[in-house]
Amino acid sequence: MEVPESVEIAWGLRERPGKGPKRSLSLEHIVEAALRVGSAEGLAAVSMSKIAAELDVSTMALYRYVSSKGDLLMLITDAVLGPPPPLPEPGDDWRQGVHRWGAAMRVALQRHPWSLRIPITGPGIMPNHVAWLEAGLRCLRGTGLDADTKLAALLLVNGFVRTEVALLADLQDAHRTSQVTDEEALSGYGRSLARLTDAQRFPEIHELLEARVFDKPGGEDDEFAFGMERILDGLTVLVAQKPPT
Amino acid sequence: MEVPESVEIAWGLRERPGKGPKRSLSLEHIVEAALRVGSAEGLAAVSMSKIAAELDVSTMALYRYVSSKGDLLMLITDAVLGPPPPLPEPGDDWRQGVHRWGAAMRVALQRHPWSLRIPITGPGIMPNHVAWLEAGLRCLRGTGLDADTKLAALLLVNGFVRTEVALLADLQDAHRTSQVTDEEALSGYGRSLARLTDAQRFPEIHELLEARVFDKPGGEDDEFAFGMERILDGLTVLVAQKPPT
DNA sequence: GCTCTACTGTTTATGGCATACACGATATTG
DNA sequence: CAATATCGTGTATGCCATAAACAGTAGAGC
Repeated sequence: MEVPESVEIAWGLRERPGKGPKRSLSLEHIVEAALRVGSAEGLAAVSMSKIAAELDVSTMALYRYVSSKGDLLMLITDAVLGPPPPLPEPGDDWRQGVHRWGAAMRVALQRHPWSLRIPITGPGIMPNHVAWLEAGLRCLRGTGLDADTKLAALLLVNGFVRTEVALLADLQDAHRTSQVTDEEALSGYGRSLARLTDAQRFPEIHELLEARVFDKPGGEDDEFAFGMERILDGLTVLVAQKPPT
Repeated sequence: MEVPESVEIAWGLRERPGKGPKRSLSLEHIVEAALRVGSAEGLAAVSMSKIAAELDVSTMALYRYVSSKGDLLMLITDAVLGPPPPLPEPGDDWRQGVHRWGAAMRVALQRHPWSLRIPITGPGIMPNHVAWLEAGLRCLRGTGLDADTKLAALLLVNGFVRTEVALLADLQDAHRTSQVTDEEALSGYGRSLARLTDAQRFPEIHELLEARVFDKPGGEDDEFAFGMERILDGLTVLVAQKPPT
């Protein structure tokens, strides 16, 4: 029924009765410090103590601004996303708009891929999340889709983008932990697969290996474009059935 | 380059030189206990101590079977997935096959939705994961797609299924934590949105709210079917361009 | 001006966690 | 039978989130 404290703060619904001493920090500073820690050492290192140390402040000081670590993580996810760009752009039809929407979201998330490991705790209620939803819905204007369908379509694209960037985060982590390039990690995966599977029981996978699928570097952009086009094609089929408004 | 210990164990590549005392546990027992703990109290409660307590054994005993908690989590994800059904079924074309593949995966994951909060640490290398990949590739036989494209298509479907079930896990968690039904949680989200957004700055979202999108219960199956059909439609466009083999 | 009071950041304490290490018990191998 | 590798356990370390008690600060009301 009620909304978490950090949500109210983020929407600016909290009044500060400026009674006591001046505050030495701000939510923005705290979130920025958390982003620095996360970028440098990954989500596992994002602890209240590390963040406080980054700000030269005692651990418990943070709790004057945030009611729990979970609250802070919600603020982080919202900060990572940032505000959406103005969408759709003037000449865009719905497909171009949604494509731009997904691509922009991907760019935003890729600034802090580690943040995608933060477990989701419910539908997005933070300001930037809601703003992105609004922008996405705007792109779907005039498709003739009803409200439920629009929402489902955006959830589909959103889920795809997040999944795609999260995969990238894994490679980055492997890179950090084991001093290995993305390329090596990928071909290492191919070699492991080859070692563990025999051609009799896994003929299809063997074909994959023979096609050297895992030896090609940097297919992330291609893979993203592929998935996005498939989803947009699927939506196109649907939109074509509806009369445009 | 090398593969984690739990992976080798799971593939049965570890020999046991039965020298010391008899073992009182087994990997299967440990994973089962972990699944019980997770189902009862969520992923946060899946700690080495809780699992050990469930088995009436000291915490450190588990480390005779598993080299780290991360290893155990990998075993859990593989156990949750389980082996794939035989796919495609006799009369299936590729589209029916892939649909069945995704639906079966959803059923498997829904047995332990909390497990989807386990952070992925790389491409699936565990036996069941590989077996599902093999099954998925089998469904795509005769589509004329090349190896990279088949893999990308399955990743797309896999990501979608996981995202969709993970969303369900959030509702379940809210249900457990706040003694509230899924329905109430959803309509609570609608009310929060209504309170935080004004119709001027968020006209599209306001339309959503007026359509009572968040007051309808149990749309999970519909939403899953929707997303799956969109993806399959998108793949159909692609397959239609290729000559069938 | 002065006092009251809400708020500040800090220190200290608690309970949980993963896991390294050393130990005595055990069962197979020579 | 003796040697040894492996078993399960108890203890200890260091990290974590966070509750509680505390002294300093600055605005509100007189």
